[in-house]
Amino acid sequence: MAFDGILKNIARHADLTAGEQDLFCSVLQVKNLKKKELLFKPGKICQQEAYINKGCLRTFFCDKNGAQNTFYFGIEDWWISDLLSRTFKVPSQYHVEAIEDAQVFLINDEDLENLMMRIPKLEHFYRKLFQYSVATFEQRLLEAHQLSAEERYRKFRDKYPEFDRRIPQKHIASYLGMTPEFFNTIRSKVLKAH
Amino acid sequence: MAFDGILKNIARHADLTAGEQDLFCSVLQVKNLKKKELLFKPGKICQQEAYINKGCLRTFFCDKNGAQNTFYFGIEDWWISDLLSRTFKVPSQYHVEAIEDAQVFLINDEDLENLMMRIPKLEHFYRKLFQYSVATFEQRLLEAHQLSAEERYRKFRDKYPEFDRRIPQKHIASYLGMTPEFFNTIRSKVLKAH
DNA sequence: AAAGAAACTTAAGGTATATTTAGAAATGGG
DNA sequence: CCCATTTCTAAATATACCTTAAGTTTCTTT
Repeated sequence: MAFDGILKNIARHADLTAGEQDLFCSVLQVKNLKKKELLFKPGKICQQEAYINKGCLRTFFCDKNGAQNTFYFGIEDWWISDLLSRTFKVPSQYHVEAIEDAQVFLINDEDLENLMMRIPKLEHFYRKLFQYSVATFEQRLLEAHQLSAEERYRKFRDKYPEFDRRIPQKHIASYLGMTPEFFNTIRSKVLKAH
Repeated sequence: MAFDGILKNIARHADLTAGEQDLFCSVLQVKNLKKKELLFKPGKICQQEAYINKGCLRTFFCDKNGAQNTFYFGIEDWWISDLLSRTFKVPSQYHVEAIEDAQVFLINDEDLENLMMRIPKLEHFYRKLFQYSVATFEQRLLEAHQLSAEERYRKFRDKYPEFDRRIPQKHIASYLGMTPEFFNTIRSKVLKAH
């Protein structure tokens, strides 16, 4: 069935009944994206949470010089949204773009809040999901401060070998907080070391 | 009453009945800390969430060179914990230390999970709390990548004037990801600009 | 109040990373 | 399949930030 993946993802922390599963799936909206197409655009308040069923996406924003700053990737079975905008109800500053052709399932913020009220297990799930996210961001922030550019890349490679394969260098460079040129010299060096 | 502050904090997102409030308060453990005393130590799995009723604390860890790396501050009405350790059940790497004499209210992870099952509104509260945290960390990570040291300090000052007043420079320097010496030159420059 | 410890200040020299430029390789559209 | 565009590689120069070190002020303890 089409929604197998997302239901299995939720089942990690919440044991929904068949009826609850149906209810949940009934609010999902399927969206297909071509490579380079935008899922979310800056300017308005982000109203949706997205589950990636297929493909690869990235979140980035443009700084005052117009340069793109990527800070989030997502592939199959990941969740992606603009929590900053959704949480504080401020206009989004982010672009969410497909790096490969992709399929996502969207849930409106309002539907999600309603569902969580009706199904406490679902609120439990998202509480856990966000708790994990905080822990992960904390880790990333630490690494950004503590590690050299080369060390950051080595960790990234170990942790997300798939990202390293599927995502263009310039985006990885930005994600790791360095220029594409410098990233390239580091990468060549790391590859040679094998 | 002693628990006014924490109950008011929770009331921002969860409207607990008097009975639920009592139940919640019954699992709280009060702990007073002297300046420099540790609330959490590295080595074991963190089992508690803490609400700061009074005083100022910081979270830091020691890197391979033994240098302290501060990445989190908290004052009155803030929550503090080691989510990385608590969430993934891995030994903590963090010290949580009182910067000033402090009083915190502790909740055991197990009690908290039980309470959240019994009182869905409480799970709602922590879901919101963590959702805010993710958004905040996201913002910090962006600023760490995008902004120069001076810009980072200016933002910090604007956002947390109280931290700037109460916390020693070396800790702020570490939080902002720079050396105390460099921070000092920046700070003098920023102060002169007024 | 004195002595010691910790925190802050200032400056010189050094290093990791950024910027710029340029060309080569890969990719994609017609 | 070819041309246009994007991505990658490479090297030279520039700079933000670090390291070290020494002096000064502030805090802490007795």
